[in-house]
Amino acid sequence: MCGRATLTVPSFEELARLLGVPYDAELAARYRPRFNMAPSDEHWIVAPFGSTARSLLPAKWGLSIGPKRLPNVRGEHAHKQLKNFAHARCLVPVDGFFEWSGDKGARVPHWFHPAQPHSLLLLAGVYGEGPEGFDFTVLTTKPNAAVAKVHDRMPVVIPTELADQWLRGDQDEALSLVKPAPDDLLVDTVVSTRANSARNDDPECLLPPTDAEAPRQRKLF
DNA sequence: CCAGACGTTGTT
DNA sequence: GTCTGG
DNA sequence: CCAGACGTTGTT
DNA sequence: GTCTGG
Repeated sequence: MCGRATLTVPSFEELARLLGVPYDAELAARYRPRFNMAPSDEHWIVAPFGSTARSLLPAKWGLSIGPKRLPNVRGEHAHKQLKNFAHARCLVPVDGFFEWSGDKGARVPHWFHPAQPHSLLLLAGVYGEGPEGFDFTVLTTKPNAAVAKVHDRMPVVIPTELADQWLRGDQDEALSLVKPAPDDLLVDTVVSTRANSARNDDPECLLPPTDAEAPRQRKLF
């Protein structure tokens, strides 16, 4: 669940503006819009850092715990099973995520995203810091009605106005935000199987499937 | 006390 | 960061 | 998450 | 079947 995401905002400057964080020209060089971001990729997290209320920091998707990297952790158990929960919460800015339907070998990607283009989703994350910098995991929860049609888990989405509650609230305040998103938050768009391979990371990943590649979706009448 | 662990996903 | 095991 | 790989030998 | 890479 939530093993692929998008952040298509064209520029780092616009991303900083949307997030309400200071624009850092040095970090901007590391930014590129993402149409098919995968675990192990460099991404970005928002977290309280140093004396700054909110910083936008580069971080690798996949929290190192022992020898493993975890793209996701169940939100329901994070407070018990991930002992740094109370001390390393973060937000993961995306503007969509993928889930797959269909049989193995014929997977059909669904892009779940806000109706408004470039409207951000703030995913609930937990981050750590290792020898090679920051890394993070995305917390999951039960799906809302839209996502339930495809899968049985979805990422925890934090409402913009409650971002500080997630980042700076106590554990109970933060835990109360671990729940499915409202049913009307996301649009389910079936897209090209080009998105199946993480080697493809371009706007074509978000186009509708061609008839040739999606015979199962084709309407017969 | 210190050392070491700390987990999810989908699929059958 | 914090809990468990030795 | 899905796709793709999954290996050895000796020689430079 | 399982692990790695993207």
